[in-house]
Amino acid sequence: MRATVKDVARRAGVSPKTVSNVMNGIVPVSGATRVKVEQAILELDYVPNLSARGLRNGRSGVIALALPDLATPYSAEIAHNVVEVAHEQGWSVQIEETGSDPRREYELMSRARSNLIDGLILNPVVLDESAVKVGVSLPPVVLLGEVSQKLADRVWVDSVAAARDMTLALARTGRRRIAVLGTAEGRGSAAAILRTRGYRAALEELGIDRDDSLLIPCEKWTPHTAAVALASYLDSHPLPEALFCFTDSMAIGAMSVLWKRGISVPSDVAVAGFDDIADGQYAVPSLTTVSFDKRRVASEALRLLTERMADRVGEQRVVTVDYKIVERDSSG
Amino acid sequence: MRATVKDVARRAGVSPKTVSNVMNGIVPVSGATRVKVEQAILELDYVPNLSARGLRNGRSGVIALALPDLATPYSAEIAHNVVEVAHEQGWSVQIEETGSDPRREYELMSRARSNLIDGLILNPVVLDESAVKVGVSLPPVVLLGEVSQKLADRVWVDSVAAARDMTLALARTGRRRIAVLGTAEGRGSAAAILRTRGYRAALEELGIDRDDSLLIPCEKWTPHTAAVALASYLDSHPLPEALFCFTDSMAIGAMSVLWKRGISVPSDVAVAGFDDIADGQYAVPSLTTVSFDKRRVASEALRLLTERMADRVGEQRVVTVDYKIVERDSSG
DNA sequence: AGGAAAATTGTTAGCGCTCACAGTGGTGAG
DNA sequence: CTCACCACTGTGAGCGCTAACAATTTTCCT
Repeated sequence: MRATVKDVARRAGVSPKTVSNVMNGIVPVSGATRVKVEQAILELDYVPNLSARGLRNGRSGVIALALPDLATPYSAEIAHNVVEVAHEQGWSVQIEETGSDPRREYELMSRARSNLIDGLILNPVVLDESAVKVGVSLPPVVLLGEVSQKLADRVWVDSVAAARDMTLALARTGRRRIAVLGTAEGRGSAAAILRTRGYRAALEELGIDRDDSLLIPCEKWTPHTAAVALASYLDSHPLPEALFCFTDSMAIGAMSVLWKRGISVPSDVAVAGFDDIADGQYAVPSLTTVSFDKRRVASEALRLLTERMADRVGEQRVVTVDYKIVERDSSG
Repeated sequence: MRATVKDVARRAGVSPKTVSNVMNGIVPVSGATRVKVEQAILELDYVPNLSARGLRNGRSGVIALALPDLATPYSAEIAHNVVEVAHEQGWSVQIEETGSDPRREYELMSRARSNLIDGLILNPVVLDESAVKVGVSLPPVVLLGEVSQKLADRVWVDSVAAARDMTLALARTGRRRIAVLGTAEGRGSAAAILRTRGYRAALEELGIDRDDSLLIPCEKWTPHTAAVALASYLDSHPLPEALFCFTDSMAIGAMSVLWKRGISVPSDVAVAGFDDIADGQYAVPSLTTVSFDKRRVASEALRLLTERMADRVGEQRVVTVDYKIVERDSSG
């Protein structure tokens, strides 16, 4: 049987509260007492029961991180950074996967895994404000990424500006027929809409006529779906001069198809991605991309979340994380 | 303020215990009562307090998953599968990163994040039995991967056999000078040792003389370290005919270096990896690898863990997951 | 030295839940 | 009609911890 505060208290010859004081270090404890208690803790191999502490305090010290799919490199890098930053600050992280399912996103936001978590960092794919019941008091939530709504605090990269800059960068290498991979046929994700908007803005600036046959739809943003979408596109369309993929993962799938067809990157077609996942720089050829500091995303998200957990008041805040265009071999 | 069982009970005109019975569904409840209670739960937007339940039951419904580094594709895929399988069975998953730090591995095993978790799935890198204090009662633990010790239940792939088979497969394409990337100079990880052993066994079978200049050390198994290690190796050694990388991540780093140097894969050198991460099939060229079912690893690990959480007795068990050699373009 | 303030420790109670057990009412057998 | 027996529901207690408060000791000043 595990030792409890009582056992420790008895062994140290003090009251349970004093043991608690030693553990938490808020209330001052005299040196001699502290030593006695710490000794007893060691001897009994005492570990505090977090369920009890959570019940008493109303806080568990655990936050949840909800991502569409942990297996994708982007999500994995975000998760890595959030876990690391959270750990530094003494938080544990519970992982939830939404599978891009809006129902699951809402469920997590409104119920928030009952009381075992104190807050939620959510990377939504489709989150529609109207569907969140008004009057339901939300737990502390921070949203990650491009969300058009103003449901909660939010950390994001300016996708419109980034997509515009990337399109301009591709044009600067002399290419005019620039295709994008990752648009949606119906109403797509917020990210798809914003990145398409940035792309169009750039074309307009450049005085290039809009040509919707250069929009290659691809609903799910995986290498596989990107490969399939691009392959079928190429069967019925001429090769564009550049291909701006809305994520690095899609770019990797795309380059794989191009290579299989003997189309050379970047001499036949330039390729660019978005996210700067670690694998991008080891892709063949290394991938031009929109880069941003994921550690910063994580730490800002956690900052917003802890601040909101501390006191519920305050305006909804938005943190915009800087990005930069990183030109590698794929856009030569 | 959140509603509690008491509130629900009052509103439904029953006792708290009955509400509890409805929630848990073990003790039978009459249809009429059940309806009343469910109605009240809905109206009050009642969510049970898991801290309280955990305190009362001694179990929290949360398991921990500890991996070296979530950002690596291999860990990410494992995490994805564990989270998904666990979720199907009603478990939540708390993520811990060890950073391959043995101290952290021990700490997790012996203290197990106190009582907020009911069990631990740990993917250790270096875990040395001798360092675990005898007499400390371990929480339910399942180890993932190649671990030489018998500390706990374990799910793994037979690395020796797999490395042997891969070496034989590479030899079957007519190549004799087969190098391996990922050995350690000092005492390395269990996986490095076992894979090297399999490689040597194959060479012996083939009657190829042992040539230690074909062992390319690389302690950390990342694309970056692999790229650096291979680049420096190639500066002072002739190009081998085949390169067996101990993980897919390393293979991706290696192929990036080869491409930068104008060395063609597979015509100049065949490349193979281990793990079958998703990106491998979209690598350029697509990567030959040792494949195994990660979903199966996850579900077996969870099965062992839940069984052990249910009753502490029983022998230590080992589950071996099948693998197969998948030959893609990189070994031509 | 006397007394008040400050520092430290103890006491009581209850967070929300579910276990063991004790009822309650209804059914069928004797 | 009585009693054993089932199906269901209620009662009381306490899991381990710490907030609020009370009690005690120490410190420091005049």
